[in-house]
Amino acid sequence: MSEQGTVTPARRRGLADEVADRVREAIFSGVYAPGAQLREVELSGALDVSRGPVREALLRLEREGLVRSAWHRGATVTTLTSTDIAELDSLRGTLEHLAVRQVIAHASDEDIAAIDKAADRMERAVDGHEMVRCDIAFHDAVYAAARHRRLQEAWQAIRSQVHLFLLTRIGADSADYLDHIPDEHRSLVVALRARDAATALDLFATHRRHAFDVLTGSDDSDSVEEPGPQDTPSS
Amino acid sequence: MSEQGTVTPARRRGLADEVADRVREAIFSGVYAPGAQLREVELSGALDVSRGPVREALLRLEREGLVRSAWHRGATVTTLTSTDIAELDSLRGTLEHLAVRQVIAHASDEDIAAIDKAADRMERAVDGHEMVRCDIAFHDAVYAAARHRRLQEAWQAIRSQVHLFLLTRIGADSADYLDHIPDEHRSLVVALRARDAATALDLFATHRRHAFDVLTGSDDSDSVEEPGPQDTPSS
DNA sequence: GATTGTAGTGATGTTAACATTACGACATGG
DNA sequence: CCATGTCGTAATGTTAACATCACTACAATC
Repeated sequence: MSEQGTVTPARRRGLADEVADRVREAIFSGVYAPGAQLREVELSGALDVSRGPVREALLRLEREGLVRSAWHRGATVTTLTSTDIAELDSLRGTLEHLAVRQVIAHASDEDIAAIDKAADRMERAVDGHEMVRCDIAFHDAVYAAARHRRLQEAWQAIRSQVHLFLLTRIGADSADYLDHIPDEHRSLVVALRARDAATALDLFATHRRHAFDVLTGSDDSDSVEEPGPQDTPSS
Repeated sequence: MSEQGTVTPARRRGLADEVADRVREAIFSGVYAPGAQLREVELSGALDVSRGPVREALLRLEREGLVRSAWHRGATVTTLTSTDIAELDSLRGTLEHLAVRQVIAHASDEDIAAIDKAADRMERAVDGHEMVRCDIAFHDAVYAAARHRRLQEAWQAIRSQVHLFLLTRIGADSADYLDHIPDEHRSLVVALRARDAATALDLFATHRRHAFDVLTGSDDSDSVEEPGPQDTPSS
């Protein structure tokens, strides 16, 4: 975030980006529940813009997997089934595997410091929603440190869905989440800083497994070896 | 392609999809070289549609990584640098790794038969461009057999770029490409059908390495062990 | 003479009106 | 009473005109 010496390219964003951000935040805030319809006229009226930018924003949210749309049937907020969550888990596992290797191989010390800062912010989180935001921000930092544009884009394609997934998690057990998660990320940073690939990969895997288990019901958070999330029950 | 018993949902596509297909094909045909500008008015005039669908199509192509666009600066055809190719190789390696495991675990016999058919079509390819199309189609079939929506989407996000990459390859050595590649895919199908994970993963890795080596210059196509493409020289 | 200010131009961004489509309600016929 | 056909409505798809922006060339100033 706060780089020193280098100036940000100072890009100017269009209305579509703004609209996409607002709608995304509205979804995460619960204004639009999963399965709800996102009508173009309604959004354009509420945000006081024309339907063009709204259309473009919806297309962008579709790219993020936050929204599904069909021909002449409009856009609806994505509803995550159990197979969806399994897909997210396995794909995220594969992407993170590459990301961690990249970080250990090529990341600068500043990059890892940025990850550390993201982990710091988690401890100041009071609210469940805020904790989720910090969690996502942490992984954002990891992918940023990987210095791999396409990998980062692949992460952004599921990022919002993971956000949605974590949001349902805090409904299940917010107390446990708020307590244990910060420490978990701390150890991730330690492994990353030590450039210990094996340990880091292992920790990231168990980290994902914790989140995954809460929603699937199996509550034995220990007794985890190294099977990874590499499998998806087919439809 | 030709499923029996099940009927296709009979979707109706919009103009934007049509435009995206045309422009994509035009890029692959060399009408628009890498780095060329894609002007909205020019395209809308040539295809006899308004700028709306063109805009939407360009957004779609940007999602596929075939096009890059900046604010008020329009869209240009992506130019692949060496680091881009390295990124594509590593990300594709990771995705294919998951795909192969998924196929071996969950694919039906019909799915593998479809992959087999795709491999068949390669032997009838006479032209370099056609061979590339078959090559891509083969991998499409593999990802389809994986039965993993988000994995398939992640592949589609780099699919066109890989296509572009393979296109530059046939410029380097079309003869060798046309001869050896079909056999290579044959053995991939055999390993998949036998559900032999280790062999399949190995073969897919060397398959990627062949394509990668031709463009990077190192011409020792043998002496390949199992280092995988798991690394990217950072920028 | 190099730098800075300033229009011109050609593109993209945005808007509002028009066309087309899908879905549901209702009526009609078997 | 169920099935089929028709119509209305409310949304999306498409279009063309308008507004804004970035780049270039040129001129004025120091």
